Amino acid sequence: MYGALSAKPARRPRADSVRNRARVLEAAKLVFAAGGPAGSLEAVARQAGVGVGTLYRHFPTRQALFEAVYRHEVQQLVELAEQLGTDLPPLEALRRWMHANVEFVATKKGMSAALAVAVHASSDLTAYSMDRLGRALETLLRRAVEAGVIRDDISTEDILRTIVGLCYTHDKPGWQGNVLRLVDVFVDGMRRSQCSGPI
Amino acid sequence: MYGALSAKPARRPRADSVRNRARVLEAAKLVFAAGGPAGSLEAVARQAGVGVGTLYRHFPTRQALFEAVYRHEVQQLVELAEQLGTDLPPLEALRRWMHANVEFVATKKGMSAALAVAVHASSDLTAYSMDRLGRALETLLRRAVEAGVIRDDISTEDILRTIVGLCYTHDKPGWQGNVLRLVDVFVDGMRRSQCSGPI
DNA sequence: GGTAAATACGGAGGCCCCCTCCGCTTTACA
DNA sequence: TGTAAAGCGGAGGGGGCCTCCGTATTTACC
Repeated sequence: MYGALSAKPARRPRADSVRNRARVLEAAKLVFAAGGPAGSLEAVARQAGVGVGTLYRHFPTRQALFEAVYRHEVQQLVELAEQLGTDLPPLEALRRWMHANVEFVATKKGMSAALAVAVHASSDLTAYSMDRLGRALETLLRRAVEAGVIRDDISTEDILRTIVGLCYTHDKPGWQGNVLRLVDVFVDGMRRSQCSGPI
Repeated sequence: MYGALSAKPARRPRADSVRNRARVLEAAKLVFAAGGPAGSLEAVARQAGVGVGTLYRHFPTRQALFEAVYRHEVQQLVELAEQLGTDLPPLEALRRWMHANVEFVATKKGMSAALAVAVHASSDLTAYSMDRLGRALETLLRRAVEAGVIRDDISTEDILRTIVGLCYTHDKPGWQGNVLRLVDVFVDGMRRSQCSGPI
């Protein structure tokens, strides 16, 4: 991602360093998901099978680790969008991706508080994720519009905000099924050929 | 607030207990404002001049302390509304109270994350504060409407949500002045007789 | 393959915080 | 003033935070 245009002939990053960084990231995801944003960093290091020193070298602060996990998660959603886009018909791909977003929040309930803190403390993280997710969604959306299966006056931002809004206002038990249903309603509403089924 | 209808002739709460509880609450406000939601509870006890045991007896968990602080803050806004209502002309009272709400958030930036966590974790806290603040605002608002200085199609919830919304989307440096300006714009918009005088 | 220099690793250690427990003090009431 | 209930304080064991530095690994070059 970087280094190619550096002036110095920098030596390649060490293999163990790369490996450990990935391990810590994976472990952090688990620990924060289970224990919320206050989860122990020593537990992250143990889970990753590295020393605490290694953890702190890669991520000097808790906040830095939050941000890295967040970016990693966003990246996974982007890749999922690409895959769904090539594997499924347009409308179904869109619907599945929106469901995945909800589940993304659901499976990380503890994580979400941590991410909320991370996002709140760094506003360019919001911009970053809106941009990445927006581009990924753009492709799915355009394909569906061009196929003529959904209306053309919905923007990617409309959709992202809808998902966020639906998740945000639901924190009661069983909310996930409810939100998925609402997403389906929303997707139905976007369809062109309205058989006007009951909502 | 309670105890009057208890069956047993319970003995009056001890004076030192009442005093210490208040001290801890005040100290917690300072510490959380300075250090955010992760502020040290031992620091709270030190600041309050009590032992940690006392703190934990009054507030068994960090969450309990958050909630108590939050309720206390809400109460202060309610009392401010009552006072402004009797001291100032209707429109000015309303405007001042809205400004106070913004400053309430501003002076407690660290605190706000703590409160966000508290509110997120306990949804009846949201209901409680909406109810209390709504009633307080109701009086101010009705007085202004009856005096004929503002339009009558704005609800208390409209106003509370506007304030929250304006604060929520502003976290850049210098946001406070900006939001206060927007509040003034909003209040101007509510005025009936637009003499567009300076504020 | 061998070597030197750069780079990264691990975990001990000092510090602070969490929370419980219990002997001591203060208070309310008679 | 007596006394029992209620509350107080802080020591102490457990654990997390983060830094520091001797050691191990890896790369680049011969």
